[in-house]
Amino acid sequence: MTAGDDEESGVAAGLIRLSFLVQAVFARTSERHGLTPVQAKLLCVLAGGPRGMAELAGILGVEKAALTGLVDRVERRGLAERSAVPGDRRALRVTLTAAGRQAATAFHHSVSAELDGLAAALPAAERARFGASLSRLAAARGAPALFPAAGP
Amino acid sequence: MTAGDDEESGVAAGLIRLSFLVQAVFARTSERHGLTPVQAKLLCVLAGGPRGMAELAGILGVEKAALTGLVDRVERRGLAERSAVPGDRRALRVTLTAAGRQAATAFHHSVSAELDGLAAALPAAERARFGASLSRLAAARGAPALFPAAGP
DNA sequence: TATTGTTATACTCTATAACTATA
DNA sequence: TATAGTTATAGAGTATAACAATA
Repeated sequence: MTAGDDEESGVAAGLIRLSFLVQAVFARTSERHGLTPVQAKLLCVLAGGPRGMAELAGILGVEKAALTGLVDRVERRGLAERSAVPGDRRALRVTLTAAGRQAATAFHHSVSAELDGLAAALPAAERARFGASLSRLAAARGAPALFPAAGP
Repeated sequence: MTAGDDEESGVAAGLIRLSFLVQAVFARTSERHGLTPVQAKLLCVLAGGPRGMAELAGILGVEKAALTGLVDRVERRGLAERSAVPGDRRALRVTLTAAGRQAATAFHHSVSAELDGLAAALPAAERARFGASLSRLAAARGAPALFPAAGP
């Protein structure tokens, strides 16, 4: 950051610029798949297996009341379903339908391809180091993967 | 990506994880400053100088009709103002008020500090390389800086 | 005709508070 | 009492379409 710079050049500024870029790619890809960004995120989380409402709210970082509406809308579109949890009559479990699984997988492939295309602007060696730093930073804050592997 | 991985580990997955992390920091910081994330972004853009409505819509990536409401709300809160453009009676120019300038600066300092704290999880040498890669990627797509320096 | 900006309308997303049912 | 989830309400953000005024 030498005197005379007329644009920010620190790591913080880079994080913000890249983050908005990635979010724009995510939003555009969601839209191409007929989903809102939050719906896409929800489907990807559910691809890792069924979840309770409160659990989902925690993962997505929204209040449980907001989650009610989110699940209503994906359910109305046939992408997910609420079902009872044996042993606790208060609780519900949200599961992807076959269409929801397909939508989640298709979206995930698309967004990954778009972002790999973005990263292709870096030479291979630099890209590898960059990816390692990304993982290290995300792990340091416990950021969850978007598309967790389904349980065994 | 060896067989047996049960979590994504490519660059695309890292970009998504980090991006959501940064957006969460951005949102939390906005809220602490009494702003929505879009309002914070708008104020930071305006810190670079006055802008027309259509120009702002382009920078923020929203339709001009949506921008009307965004500017209404920051104007109602005394953070920005619409004024006439001499020579074109259709056009308006949006300018930060003194309070808006102060809010933009304070927010920018806070969010930069938060993100520098995030990046502090990397050793200095790796952080420098990482920052360089961030800038290169953002520049490759023409991503604008959040907080552009005011014109000379 | 094209451009600048607003209005009208509808929908998604979100939070807070109050509620029901079950544990 | 505490937990799981919903309903009610309000507001922000967004898009599309139709409009007014000016260029």
